[in-house]
Amino acid sequence: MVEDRKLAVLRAIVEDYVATQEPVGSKALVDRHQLGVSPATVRNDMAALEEEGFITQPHTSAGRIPTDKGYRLFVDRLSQVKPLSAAEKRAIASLLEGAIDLDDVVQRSVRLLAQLTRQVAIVQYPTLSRSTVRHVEVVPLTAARVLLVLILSTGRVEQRVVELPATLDDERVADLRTRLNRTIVGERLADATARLVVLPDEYEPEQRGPVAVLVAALVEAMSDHRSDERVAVGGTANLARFGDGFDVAIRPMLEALEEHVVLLRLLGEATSSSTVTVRIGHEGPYQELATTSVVATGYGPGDEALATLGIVGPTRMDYPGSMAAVRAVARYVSRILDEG
Amino acid sequence: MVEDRKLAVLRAIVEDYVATQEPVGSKALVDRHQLGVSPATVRNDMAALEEEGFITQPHTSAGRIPTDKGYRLFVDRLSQVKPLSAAEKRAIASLLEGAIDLDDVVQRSVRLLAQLTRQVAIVQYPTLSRSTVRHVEVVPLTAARVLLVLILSTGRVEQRVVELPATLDDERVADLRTRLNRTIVGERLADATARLVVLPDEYEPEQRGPVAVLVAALVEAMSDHRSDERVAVGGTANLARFGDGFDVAIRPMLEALEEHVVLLRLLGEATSSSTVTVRIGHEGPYQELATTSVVATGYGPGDEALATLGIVGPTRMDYPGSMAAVRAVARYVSRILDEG
DNA sequence: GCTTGGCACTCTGAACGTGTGAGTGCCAGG
DNA sequence: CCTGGCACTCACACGTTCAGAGTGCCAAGC
Repeated sequence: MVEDRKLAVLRAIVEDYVATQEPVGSKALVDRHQLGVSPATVRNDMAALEEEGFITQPHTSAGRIPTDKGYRLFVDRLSQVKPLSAAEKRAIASLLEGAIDLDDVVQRSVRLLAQLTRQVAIVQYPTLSRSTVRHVEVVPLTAARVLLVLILSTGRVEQRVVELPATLDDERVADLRTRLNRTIVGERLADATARLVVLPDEYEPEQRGPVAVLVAALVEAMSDHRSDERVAVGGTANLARFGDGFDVAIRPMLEALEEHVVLLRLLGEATSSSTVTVRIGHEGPYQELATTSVVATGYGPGDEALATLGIVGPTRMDYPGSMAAVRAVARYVSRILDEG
Repeated sequence: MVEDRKLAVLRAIVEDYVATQEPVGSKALVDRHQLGVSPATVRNDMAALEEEGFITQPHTSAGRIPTDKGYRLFVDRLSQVKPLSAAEKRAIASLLEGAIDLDDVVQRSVRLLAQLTRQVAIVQYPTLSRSTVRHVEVVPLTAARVLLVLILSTGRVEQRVVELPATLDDERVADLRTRLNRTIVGERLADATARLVVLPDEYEPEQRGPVAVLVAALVEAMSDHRSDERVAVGGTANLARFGDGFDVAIRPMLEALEEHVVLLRLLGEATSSSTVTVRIGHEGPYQELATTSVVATGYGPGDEALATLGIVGPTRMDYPGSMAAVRAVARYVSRILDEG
C-alpha cells in the first residue's frame, strides 16, 4: 500500500530527526531504514507528506523535519509505547520503595522521571479537592479554644487553632468529634463541604454558634487553595541540552517553571492513570512554549486521578520513551499511594 | 597620588565592564569617566594593574576585563553600597507587608530579591537548630496516644502522634504539658534538647516510661534535619540573561539549584544580618561555578542570624546593587520575623 | 619622575567570495 | 507506480581581506 509506506516514511523521519536533531533527507532515510524503495520514491512520498502538512523544510534544499501535525500523527498512530528496560524498572522500584512520606514520594518521583526521560519533570502534589477525608480530630486546648486536625486520604494534614464564641465542655467536644467524623469521613472534599454546611442545623439554636465556627474553619481548611497548587519540579538542568533554539525556548520555560499555576495548566486536567496525554507544541495554552511538548498523566490510588505528573521537553523529543516512563512512574506512585 | 588613580581606573573598568559586558579599552575609559589624564597614562596604569593580577586581556589587543582578584578589591575597597531607590524600598515594604505566614514570607522574599537584582535568588528557611521553642502542646487522642505539637519562634510547626507504653489520664497529661513548657519554652533547640533528656529523671520510676517516650519524640522532632535543609529558589529565568559563556555556566548552575545541599554550601555560614558576604568566582567551593559569584547575608529576628539569603550570578555582576538589595531584604525580613 | 602624543604593531571580527555537497523536483523510461 | 538520471538550489564551511580598536613603547615636555 502506498499510504502505508508514506506513514512508514513519516515514522522514519520522526525517529531519525529525534535521534540526530538534523533535517533528514531521502537518501539518509533509505540508508538507515529498510524501506525497500529508492530515494526517488521516498522523495515523492515526502512531497506528498509535505503537501499534507506533516513535514516541512527548514529551507529549500535541506532535509525535512516533522511539523507539530506530523508529531501528532506519529504519537497517535505510528508509535507503540516502548517497554522500559528491566534496569529501568528496577530503578523505579528501588527508588520509590524507600519513600517515607508523601513529600518524599513526590520528590523521588520527580527526580526519577527527570532521570528516565532526561527532560524536565513535573509532579503535582495530590490535590485536596479530589482526595477524601480520612479523619478529623478536635482537641480542646482551653475552654474556648480547640485544635482542629484534618487528615486526608493522601496523607496530607491540615490543622487550625479555632477560637470559639462560647465554651465547650469536653463531653460536647467528644460528641462533636464523633459527629463530624461520622458525617464526612470517606467523603471527597467537595461532598464533605456540602454536608458540613448543613450540620449546624442539626443542633439546638443555642449550640449552633461554636459548631458553625468549627465547620467554617474546617471548610476553610479544605478549600485552602495553596496546597492545591503545589508542584515539584526536577531535571531543569536538562534544559541545557536543548541544543538548537536554545535561548528562544529556555527563557519562557524557566519562567513557566517558576509559575506553578502555569505549570498546572500545562499539565492539564488529571485524567485516569491509564491514559497518557500528549500535548504537542502549539497545541498547548502558551504561545511562548510553542516549541515544547508535554507528556502527562493522572495518578492516584485505585486508578482514580488525584493529581497529575509528567514531563516537558522540546517538541523534538522521544515520545514513545517519554510516554513509557511517565506511565510507569504514575503506576508505581499510584500503587504506593494505594498501600500507604 | 598615582596609586589612587590606579584604583580609580580599576573601579572604572569594573563599572564599565559590568555595564557593557565588553572588554574596556583605555580610550573608552577616559571618554566615559572624568579621570583627568590621557589614554596613554591610563594605559600605563592598566599595564601595572595587569602586572598585579587585577585585570587581564581576553586576547592581545583587546580591552581589559577584571579578574576575580580585581572584583575582590573592588568589592572590598572601591564600592560603596548603593542606596536603594525610594521606589525599590516601597516595593520591598509593600510586597512583604502582605505575607501571611513563614512560608509566604520566604516565597515573597525570594521573588523580591530576584526581581531587584535580576539574578537567581536563594532564601534558606529559618533553621530549627538556631530557633527557640515558643510552645509545646500535648493533646490526648486516646488513652495511650497523644498528639505532640511543637511551635517554634520562627513560626514553624512540627507535629507527631506518639504511642505511649502506658495510659496517661488527662490530669497527668496536663501536668506534663505544663512541665514541658516550663522546661523548654524560650530555649534554643540545642539547649532544649539538653534539658529534655534529663527530664524523665524527675519522675517516679514507674512513670518514666511514657515521659521518656514523649521526650524522645520531641527531641526527634527538633532534630529533624529535613526542615534544616529547606531553601526557596527564584528568578531562574534570569539565567537566560547570562549572555556570554551561556552554556558553560548555566548547566552547573541549574544542577546546583536542584541540589539544596549544594545551595546551602554556596550561601555559606549565616552571619549577622548586618554583614553582607561576597564570594567571587573561584573563591567558592565549587569549581564548576568558577564564573559565578554569591552575595549573601544572614537574617533573623533581633539581628540574630537564623538563616541565610542571597543571590547567585555571574562574576560580572553589579556588586553594589546586589549587596544593597540583599541587605535591604534581609533587614525587612528580619523585622517581620521580629514582629511575628 | 610623571604625563603625553605619536607611531608601529597586533589581533579580532565583520564582510565578502567561492565552492562543495546534500538535498530537491521533475521527467522519461521501465 | 517505481526508479535512475539530471539540472538546480541553497546553506554552510573555508579562506581572504580589511578596518578598527586597542596595545606597548619611546622620546619629548612639564
